[in-house]
Amino acid sequence: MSEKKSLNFIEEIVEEDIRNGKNGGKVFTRFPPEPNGYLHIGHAKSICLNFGLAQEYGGQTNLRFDDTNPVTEETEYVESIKADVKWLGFTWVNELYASDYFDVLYAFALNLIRQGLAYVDDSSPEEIASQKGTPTEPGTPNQYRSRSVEENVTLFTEMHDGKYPDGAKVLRAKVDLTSPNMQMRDPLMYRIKHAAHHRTGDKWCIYPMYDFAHGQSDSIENITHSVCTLEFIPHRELYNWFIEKLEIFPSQQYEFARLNITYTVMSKRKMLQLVNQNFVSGWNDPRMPTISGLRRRGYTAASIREFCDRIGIAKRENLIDFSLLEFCIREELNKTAWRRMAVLDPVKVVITNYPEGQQETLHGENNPEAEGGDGGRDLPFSREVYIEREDFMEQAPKKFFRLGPGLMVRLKNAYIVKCEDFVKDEAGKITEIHCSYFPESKSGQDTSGINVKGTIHWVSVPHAKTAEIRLYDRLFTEEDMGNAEGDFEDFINPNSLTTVTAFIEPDLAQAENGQNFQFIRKGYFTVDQDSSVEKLIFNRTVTLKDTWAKEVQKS
RNA sequence: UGCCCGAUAGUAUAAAGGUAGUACGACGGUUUUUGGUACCGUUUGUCUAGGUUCGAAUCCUGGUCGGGCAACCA
Repeated sequence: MSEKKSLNFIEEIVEEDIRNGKNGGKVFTRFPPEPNGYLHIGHAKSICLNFGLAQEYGGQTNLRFDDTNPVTEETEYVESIKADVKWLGFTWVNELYASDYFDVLYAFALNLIRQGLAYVDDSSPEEIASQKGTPTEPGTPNQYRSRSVEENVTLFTEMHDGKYPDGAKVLRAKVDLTSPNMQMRDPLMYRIKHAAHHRTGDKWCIYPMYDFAHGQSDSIENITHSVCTLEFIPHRELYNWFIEKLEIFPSQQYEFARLNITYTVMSKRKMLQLVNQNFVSGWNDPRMPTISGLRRRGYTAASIREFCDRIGIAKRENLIDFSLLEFCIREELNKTAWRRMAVLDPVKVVITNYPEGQQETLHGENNPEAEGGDGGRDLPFSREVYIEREDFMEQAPKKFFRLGPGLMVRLKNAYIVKCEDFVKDEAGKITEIHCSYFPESKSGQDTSGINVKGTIHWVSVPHAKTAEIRLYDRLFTEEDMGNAEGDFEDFINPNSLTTVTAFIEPDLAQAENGQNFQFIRKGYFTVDQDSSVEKLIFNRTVTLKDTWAKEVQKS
């Protein structure tokens, strides 16, 4: 019984090519980030696609930095990108840079000049723009378009030699100023920038444009399937034109729709703005949709890969529910994360019939989803415990299965308690709850015969440790940030980060950086990179599904 | 008013001329020492008008709607 997995349209193309023996059946892909920012979850989609294709069809994938613009690119970004790709679980065959090919590209440019297919233009950016026409009107040639091959060679060589200041001249391809495709109206190939490059230093003062670097780099690397996003569709004609005129390996470009997710932005430009204007603490702020931000938030590589697998690959524009990402991380962490107890908004419970000064050690399993509970830990219990303030109601509605006057609940892994009394301050705030407990209801050896509907979490007062807990919510208030009118900063959620000090069970003092936990009934949390023995810090990755909260909202 | 790309439940994504399916969400239920998990069930869809065909989400034509293209960015 072979249930055939349905293929996305790119896999179909690849399989078709393999069937036809194209490129000897080889599949070479590349992931080509520009090192001008950190990778985000949209890149993860591309990474999973490109590396996944190669894995699936016995090929290989290069990591190639598209570093043709020295003024925006930095080594810091190179390093973060490599770390993120590795962390996602992918291995590249070659670490390459478009800047590795600057000499070759320069020779390609001279080749085209000698064929009469490129010329040096002295016009200003404004002049070039106006001479390009508009989408509905053809462009018009200028005087420089008819320069001789010799003159072009001389001028371009002089550009290369640093004879001209920034912006004085550009090299353009001589294609077709009347083309209905604006990209074909004599696109720029090289511009002058007297700027130091993160890898080539001061060697160059002219740098190739994307269009004269990307396809050629693909070709040099024998990339068979060059996969990019939709906005490059109009560039494909030019991509093919350069390859044809240079008579080099015919890489082919295919385009898919980029990822968008509700309540967040997916552009490096906007993310950089969030960082620079201190709306977040950095590229790896746990609210950021960056790989490093998600990692710090507690998302695992596997959950991100699962997400990328579920969203699919197609050409139509899309806006994915954030809840799908949340589903993916909950699904994994439910199976793997150890359970612990933490009280985020505490109120004290005194168990009046529990002998003063007495304490005992109870046991809780690490994960009820795992066979044998995946081990367990000791839980100290005493006469006074903290419980969640919201787990007590003075006037409890019918279906409130927690604590209230006369109501009974089980303390998780401990005893059943019954609320006998409570204390309020002048402001009407509950300061203390008095309960009695049933000694024969001890967890695991309950002979009390009492049935309770609710179980709540708790932490023993004398044994409790404290921790800072960072509660994250969506960064933006608007669902579709891609189509939100106006300044995106106006949609920033002022409550995207709330910090509380919580009481946590003592075992959590041993938690290690990056370790994931489920705080029972509260959600999944991970140890933040800033956490220390002196000051424990946890980030909330995601809440648990909360059907009670919905119930409350309805009424 | 040029050229290009797209349109299937709320959101994504399948169905390669032959029963419109899956996931997430939503809603309801069972189980439960997490109001979690698991399990069961319900709901909602082919942009439109023609054409080809025994038969169209699929092929053809027109329209509508959405997106992209005129950076010395990628």
